[in-house]
Amino acid sequence: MNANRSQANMRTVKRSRRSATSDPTRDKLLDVAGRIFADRGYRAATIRQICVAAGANIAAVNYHFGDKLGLYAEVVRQSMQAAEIENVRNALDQSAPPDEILRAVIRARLRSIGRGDLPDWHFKILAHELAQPTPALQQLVNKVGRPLFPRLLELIGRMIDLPASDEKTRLCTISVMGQIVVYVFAAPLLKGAWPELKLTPEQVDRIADHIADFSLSYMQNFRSKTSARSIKRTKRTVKPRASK
Amino acid sequence: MNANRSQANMRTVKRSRRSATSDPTRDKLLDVAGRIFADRGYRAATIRQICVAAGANIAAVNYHFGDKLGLYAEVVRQSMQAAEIENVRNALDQSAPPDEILRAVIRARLRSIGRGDLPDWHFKILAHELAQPTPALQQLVNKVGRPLFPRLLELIGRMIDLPASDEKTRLCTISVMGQIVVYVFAAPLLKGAWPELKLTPEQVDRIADHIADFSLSYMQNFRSKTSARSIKRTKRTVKPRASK
DNA sequence: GACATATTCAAACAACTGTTTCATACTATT
DNA sequence: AATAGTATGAAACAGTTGTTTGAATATGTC
Repeated sequence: MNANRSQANMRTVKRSRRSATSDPTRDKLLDVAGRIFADRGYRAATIRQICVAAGANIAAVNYHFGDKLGLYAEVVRQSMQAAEIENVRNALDQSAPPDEILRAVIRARLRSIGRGDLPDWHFKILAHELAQPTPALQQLVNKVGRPLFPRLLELIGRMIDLPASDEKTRLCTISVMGQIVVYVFAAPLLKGAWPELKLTPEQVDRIADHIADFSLSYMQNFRSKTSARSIKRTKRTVKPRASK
Repeated sequence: MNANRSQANMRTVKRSRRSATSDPTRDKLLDVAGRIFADRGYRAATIRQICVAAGANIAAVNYHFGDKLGLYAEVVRQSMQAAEIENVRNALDQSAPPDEILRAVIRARLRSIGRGDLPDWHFKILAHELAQPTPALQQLVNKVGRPLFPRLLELIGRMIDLPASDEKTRLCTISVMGQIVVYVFAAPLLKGAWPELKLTPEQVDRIADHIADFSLSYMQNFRSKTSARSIKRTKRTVKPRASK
């Protein structure tokens, strides 16, 4: 009963100027809200906090965004337009050998973590959404997961000579993804167990290279093993590897 | 101003019977609270929800645990005494070749996810804590991360013939951990991109074997590469691999 | 049975939440 | 200068939260 009101209740006032003049308080509100939502989560963040931090009145968020969820949705929408996703997409698009493409993707994805300026939001908000979803989770999944995951599947499938739908392809893709996202989701744990972890640009690149090496080792070996048999299995969900 | 009251404010009534008779409403409260805290998180879960679900009065949690945080702390404490951690510890203790130990650890850790009965709590609560920490996070880190992570470091260090403190050892350990925890933290994302993911016991074991194979490939190769040089580098944070 | 203690209950408390209201200031067009 | 539309302000609203209260009930002890 709270979600569907977020668009309907918004005054039809702002539509006209949406793209015209950039309202300073609206922008400030979005900027501050992004930071606060990112580290407190949707529910724990209060619009009073946000408005005070933005130097705006409490009614401002309601005036500019309809309600709290409207502000949050806009924050999520905007945080995903940030350059990071484009970087990964560009890395996927280049016409290089698959191994190098994967390495570039890993590096692009990981680099966007080390910087504390902007795109950090995206991951933190995603972490919050995964822990306790809001109506914006679907939006996040569709805009981020949907277009990127299949392409990664395809790339890795090409590397191990299996269709993207094969279970092995999915397992390898998740293995790569897991090594990356653990640095976001489990950051507090890692800091506790590894105080020297600083995520400087140099260390981030070293981590990215490690993940690439770590993953490529298995995948290259897998490809050579199966291609040695000179059997091309195209059927879905087939275990080409002798189990056990 | 809320945290430190949780012990002080608790009535000294319950101490005497703590280990004597198992209070049924207290147990029911803990059981229900575990489930609710696990999937709503500490903040979003309300004690009214918990008490209604447990068939107890709203004042019961205050009477038995002092306040909400006291109940939560007890839930966290209890959820970590569950068998899962012991399973991993047992897997680490057996006197088998390191490769098989690692495989057993991965399997033990992953199996405790597939079951929806009890130990699932532990991971879900951990995910919530990582997203938005409470005073119980430190407790979680100390009880779980502290005793287990160094042992994993040591095991993997032995496998790749490097000290546990070496950066490469840490990177490999995190790579293994990341592949496991992604199935907990990013579960909604995976379900969205891979609907067939059902986490049946068979599939869980297949996933565990994949992670083991995926990881061992690099680590065995790494060991043979470095030992071929017959150079034992014991200095910390050394890159044994030719960069780029 | 009388008594003290342990536990449950319904009701209320104070604090905080998102949201709304309506008056006021601002800004640009006529 | 007058006016309509835009933006901000202070205050209050209704709902939910964790917590407390004090009476009522159960439980065991003498």
